[in-house]
Amino acid sequence: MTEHRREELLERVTDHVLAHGLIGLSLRPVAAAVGTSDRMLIYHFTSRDALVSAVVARTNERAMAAVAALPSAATVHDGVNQLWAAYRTEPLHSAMDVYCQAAVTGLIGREPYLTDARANGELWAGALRAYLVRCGAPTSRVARLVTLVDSALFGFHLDLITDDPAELAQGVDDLARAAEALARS
Amino acid sequence: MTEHRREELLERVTDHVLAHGLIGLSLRPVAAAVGTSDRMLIYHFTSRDALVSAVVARTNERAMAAVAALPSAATVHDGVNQLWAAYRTEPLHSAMDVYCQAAVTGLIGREPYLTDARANGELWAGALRAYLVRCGAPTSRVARLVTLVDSALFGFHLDLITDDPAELAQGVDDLARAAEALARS
DNA sequence: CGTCGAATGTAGCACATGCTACGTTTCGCT
DNA sequence: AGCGAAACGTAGCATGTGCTACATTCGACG
Repeated sequence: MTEHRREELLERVTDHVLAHGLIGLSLRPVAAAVGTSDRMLIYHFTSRDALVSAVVARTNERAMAAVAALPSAATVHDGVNQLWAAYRTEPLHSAMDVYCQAAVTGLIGREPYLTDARANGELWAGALRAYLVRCGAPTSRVARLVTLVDSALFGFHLDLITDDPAELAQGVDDLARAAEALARS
Repeated sequence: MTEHRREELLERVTDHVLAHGLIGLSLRPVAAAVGTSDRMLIYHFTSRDALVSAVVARTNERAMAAVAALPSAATVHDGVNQLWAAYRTEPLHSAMDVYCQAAVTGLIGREPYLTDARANGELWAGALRAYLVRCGAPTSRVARLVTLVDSALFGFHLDLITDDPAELAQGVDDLARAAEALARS
């Protein structure tokens, strides 16, 4: 049972997806990029859909690890701004891209994206909750804080295509102040 | 120069895309659904990419018209909540889905989605600005309000897959309060 | 040394894709 | 009536897709 070859391939495919996108992923190009064949990807992952599920899950694991590695901020306000800074640098930036792609594809009811997005969303919310608690959010308010901050930063990430980063930073700080106020209410 | 046939097809294709998604759109199925052939779609729109650009633009026009038709709320707080209610009902709900798909696909650098998302994002921001002004937002704050509200509601829409609508409504109201506070600062 | 299974290579199938070549119908306008 | 252009049908090409059948190499273990 040497399935550490599968593990190795998964790492490389995940790297490639983080760099080149999840939407429209097809076996032959990605196989060539990671130094194997479509034949082997099917052999180790049984189907294309199972491959993307595995990649999305692995991406989520990496993202949660990055959040867990973030130092605790003194206030919720600082915590939100620091979180946004993390969103804008690797490895979280690309992970957010992939998560957005999975979420949107799930949004229109396509499997396995829908199920994956739901499952990973739960885990991700847990990671955010732990982080906000570390930043001093009271447990009575942390649920509302998570929905507000998670959703909003999600949207800010998407608006990186259109908007000026400086404007977005201002928007994030406005959000951070609202979160701070909510934490203290 | 009777190109009103193209117009008719565009309306029908847009309806179909709003119902079935933009990602992975392929000519033959959509052609069959709207009662024509792939041959004719290419004939009227010259290429698949030009078709999706036209569909995204048309969707955006419809969405902006829906926002323009919204009654003015008494406060920014009420305006944001009313806007979210509009996001959750047709025609805006499906339009947001399509816009999310275009934005995410543009996020990973794929054309023509990137250019389209940028162009439509500008127009959309203008529509939101007009709406918020109607709801009493001071012109000195309306730019910040637009980035905050647009991005955040964007993210809330995506989180509809995962989260409980009631929780999200709470989150939106938290956002609305923050927007109100920002408008009055 | 021989054996068994994991890992891989080669070929290919059935189907879907965007797009084109070529011919035909339809219809408004003079 | 007749002419030109818009609109459409049929057939097909080249390429890409997920996946499979079959044969082969390689290395650990008895």
